[in-house]
Amino acid sequence: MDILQVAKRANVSTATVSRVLNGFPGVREKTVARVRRAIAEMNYVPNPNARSLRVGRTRMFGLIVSDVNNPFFPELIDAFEALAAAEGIEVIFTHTNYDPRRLHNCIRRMIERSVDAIAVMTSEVEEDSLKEAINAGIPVVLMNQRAMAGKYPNVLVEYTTGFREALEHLLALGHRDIGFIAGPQSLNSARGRKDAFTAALRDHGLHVRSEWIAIGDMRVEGGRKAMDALLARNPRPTAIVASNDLMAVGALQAAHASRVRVPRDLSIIGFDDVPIASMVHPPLSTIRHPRREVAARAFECLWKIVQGREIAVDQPLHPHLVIRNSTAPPAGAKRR
Amino acid sequence: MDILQVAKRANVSTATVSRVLNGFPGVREKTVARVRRAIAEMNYVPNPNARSLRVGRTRMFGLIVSDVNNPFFPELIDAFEALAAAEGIEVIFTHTNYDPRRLHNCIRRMIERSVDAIAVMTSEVEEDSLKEAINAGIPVVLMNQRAMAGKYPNVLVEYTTGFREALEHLLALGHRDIGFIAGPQSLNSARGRKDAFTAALRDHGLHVRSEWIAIGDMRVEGGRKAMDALLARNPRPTAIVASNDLMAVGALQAAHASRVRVPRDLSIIGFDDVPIASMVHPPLSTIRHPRREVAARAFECLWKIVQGREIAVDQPLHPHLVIRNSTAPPAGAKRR
DNA sequence: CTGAAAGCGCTTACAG
DNA sequence: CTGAAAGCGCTTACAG
Repeated sequence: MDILQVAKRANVSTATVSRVLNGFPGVREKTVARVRRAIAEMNYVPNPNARSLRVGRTRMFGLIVSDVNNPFFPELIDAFEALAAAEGIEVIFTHTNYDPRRLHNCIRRMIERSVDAIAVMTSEVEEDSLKEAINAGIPVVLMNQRAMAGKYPNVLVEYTTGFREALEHLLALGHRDIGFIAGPQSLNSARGRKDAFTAALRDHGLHVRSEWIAIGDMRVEGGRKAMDALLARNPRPTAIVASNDLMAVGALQAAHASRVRVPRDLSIIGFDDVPIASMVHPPLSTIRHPRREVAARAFECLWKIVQGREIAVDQPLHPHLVIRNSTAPPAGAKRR
Repeated sequence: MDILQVAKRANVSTATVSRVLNGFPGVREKTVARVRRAIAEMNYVPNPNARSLRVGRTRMFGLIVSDVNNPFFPELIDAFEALAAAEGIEVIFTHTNYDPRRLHNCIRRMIERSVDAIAVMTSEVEEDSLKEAINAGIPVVLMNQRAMAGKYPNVLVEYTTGFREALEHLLALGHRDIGFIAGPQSLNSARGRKDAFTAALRDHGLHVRSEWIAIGDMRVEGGRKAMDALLARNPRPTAIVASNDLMAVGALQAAHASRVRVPRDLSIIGFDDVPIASMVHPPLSTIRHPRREVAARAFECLWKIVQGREIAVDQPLHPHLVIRNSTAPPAGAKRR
């Protein structure tokens, strides 16, 4: 009964100490001062378990991502965590390692810890796992799961905007022959990116040549192989857009290995703008995924729900092109 | 009183349910089965707050790192978290962003959450903050804080081994003129790396030329500038060792920019082996920091302390050279 | 403005 | 092998 000790020392009841602790109004200023002094003198820290047990809330949020080792996520985690800390919320986080079965397990762990809310920021989401959270009364927010946009709060990212900007940049440079490195089409997010790219292409009246689309595993290795395949085509595209930066880096390596100079012989554009994008040579032009904003939206959404406030339907976020040095006019072409 | 519901349904007391839940021996098998069924039927999940309040332990560990965005850390976090999960421990983690004052704040938060133990895996540690944890009765483990090696459990990493291997590799290639890109000497860890390098150099009877040592900020930008400074020297070193990979990447960029070919004109070796090290062109030879092992040692140490078991004084861990493509014999030299 | 007291959901000696 | 009951440290109607 540690609050009791404080109460004794300050000559008040535990109720009053509690009121001071929680900043409730209507405590005499002198009393507040006395209690504060006692707290300070005793170096008292309230027991969060006792509080949570009473109040039924833990002030902990869960954050589930696909993979900590993927450079896409640290910034998102960082942003989410900072926002949470500012509200006195602790976040426990886990990752699925891209395995849907592990999502189940992650959510289970969150429920067992009785977090107040969960942000599921994975690229793939299996609905059954979410239901478990909902059944346990824990609100959930997702990242860009269009299939479940109506049923669960969802932070949407409009990939098309980014691809359109990339395309317009390439067109302005004079490119017409544009290839694409897609991710595994079994993955929602990879499919979404490919669809957005082909949509943007079609909007500009360009033909989608299936032999200029290669598929990689979303990692550097896959980008390398996909690029090798693309370089073997005849005719070849003069520019390549990859569905993520890791594959763009792989593409760059494959180009190097084949003595194809980037951007002189071939332009490359990535997606995400992870830190490595600017560290390779040449620094990659890429489409910046607004992941800090995604984290912010996700947190705010949960925070509102937890507080019982209305949640507005947000406008989607837009990725934007960042131009660096991996793009140039096609060899021997003039700018239009 | 949720355990009560289970108890009623199973026709036992809450004590028995609790025993089953915690796998205590000495419950009749039939009773166990009955209780388990009731638990399953009711989809019952114990309240961790109530348990923690009673038992005085939360089964949560704190993990404090310098910076999530630094590619050095995700692997460490991942490894620590996996080990913890295997023991049913949840980890809450925060980062100091290299600011010692934030360490104080991080530890404070951990205390408020009453974690059972804290791993402080930052490059810099300020002892006052640690004392607060100790006073709160929370065990702590550090990463490579030689200054406090006697006072706090500490996972040591013997940098010298790594530098010695790097040096021997360069010597074998025929290099004699070896430069170094150090980090800010106000930082413990940077100082440690520089000392280890010069020690290794001296062990091989090589002279440490101060004009071949440049200082960077441990980030890409700093590596670039340091390399520019080194390239301006006359004579120039034929090989450069950097105190971390980010600076090695910067050095690589500066070399590119100055049309110095790596490894033909200049060899570069990094430190840490973060993912980007193998993604740049040419892939960096680097000294691999055993951070998964560090995480494992740290977790095991805390786990033992928490269980009241003896902690042995561990042998230090050793980083080892990973040879890739950024090293070659010096221009015009023969292998010895 | 303040206090007495119930109760959140568990675990754990203690008793049988 | 099992149960009755105390108590972990808070918060919060309720009463004054």
